[in-house]
Amino acid sequence: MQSADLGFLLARLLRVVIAAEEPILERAGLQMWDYVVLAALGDGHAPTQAHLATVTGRDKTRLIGNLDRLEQRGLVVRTPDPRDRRNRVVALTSQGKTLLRRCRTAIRAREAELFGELGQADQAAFEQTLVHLIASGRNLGWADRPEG
Amino acid sequence: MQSADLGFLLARLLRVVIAAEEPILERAGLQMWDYVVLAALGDGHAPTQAHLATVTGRDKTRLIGNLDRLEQRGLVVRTPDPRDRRNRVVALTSQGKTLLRRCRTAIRAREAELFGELGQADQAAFEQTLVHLIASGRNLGWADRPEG
DNA sequence: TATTGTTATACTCTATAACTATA
DNA sequence: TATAGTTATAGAGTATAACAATA
Repeated sequence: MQSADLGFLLARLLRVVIAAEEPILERAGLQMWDYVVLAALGDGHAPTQAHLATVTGRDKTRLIGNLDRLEQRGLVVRTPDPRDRRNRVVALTSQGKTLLRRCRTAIRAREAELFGELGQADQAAFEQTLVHLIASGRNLGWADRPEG
Repeated sequence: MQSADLGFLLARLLRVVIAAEEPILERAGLQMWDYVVLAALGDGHAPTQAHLATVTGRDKTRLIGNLDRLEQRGLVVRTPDPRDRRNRVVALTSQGKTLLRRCRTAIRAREAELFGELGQADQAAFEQTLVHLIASGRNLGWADRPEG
């Protein structure tokens, strides 16, 4: 696959990144999506599970299994919103925050390793382009539907 | 998910690209992996199916279904290698070449749309970085294992 | 005996729709 | 009636191992 199709390159690099990061998550006893959920909660709690599903790009029914597992380990808590008891607010516990920080640090180190000689400036530029393209896709109406 | 984790950004952009290209493939009656296989054969035929599996990043047993479908539509042919009749050489037919060219043109147009104002130079630089990072990952021994 | 391609099997994941509780 | 979260079920996809043909 030495073709320059963007999709091929992205898929292939993603496989590399997953292969690089999976051992870190496995040591932490986390599945890939567990970490995605944890990281999404890193910036602040989620007002509803539906919102969390949208933000992470995960299907709302499949999110439940991740939350069950994370809650059982004491990494997140689900509390009914007093103002609308149908909603459940999801938040990190301090344990969850600690584990997230540990994983994130290790993952960032791996990413830096991958960029290697390119250095931080190039890495920042690359990630900025990624963000730009994601936004561009949204503007063009190419939906970013939930996926497993 | 406004975190800057590389994996998140890649996964999200990949979903955008897939959403953008799926309609093109669907019109051509191709599944995603059918196109991957077709494209991999675009540069030249594959000496063995195992080789084709490695190049595309597809599991060798799951590749078979794609080849069956493509062969039945007359897009590829499998011929036993006379020098080692266990191997089957896979090659595009002229029909296959035509369909590949049509799809690829449409997909490249979509990609250009996505880059938009960034222009060809930035697109080329971005893709070059992708290629670089994939190579870097391989050098670091982060296997690019087959995946569905 | 080892290898290529293929098939068969059980297992996991995914999509859909029903269900519960709140509103 | 409508919505958030949950559960259940059927279908699709995946991993593993056995198999046939060839070396």
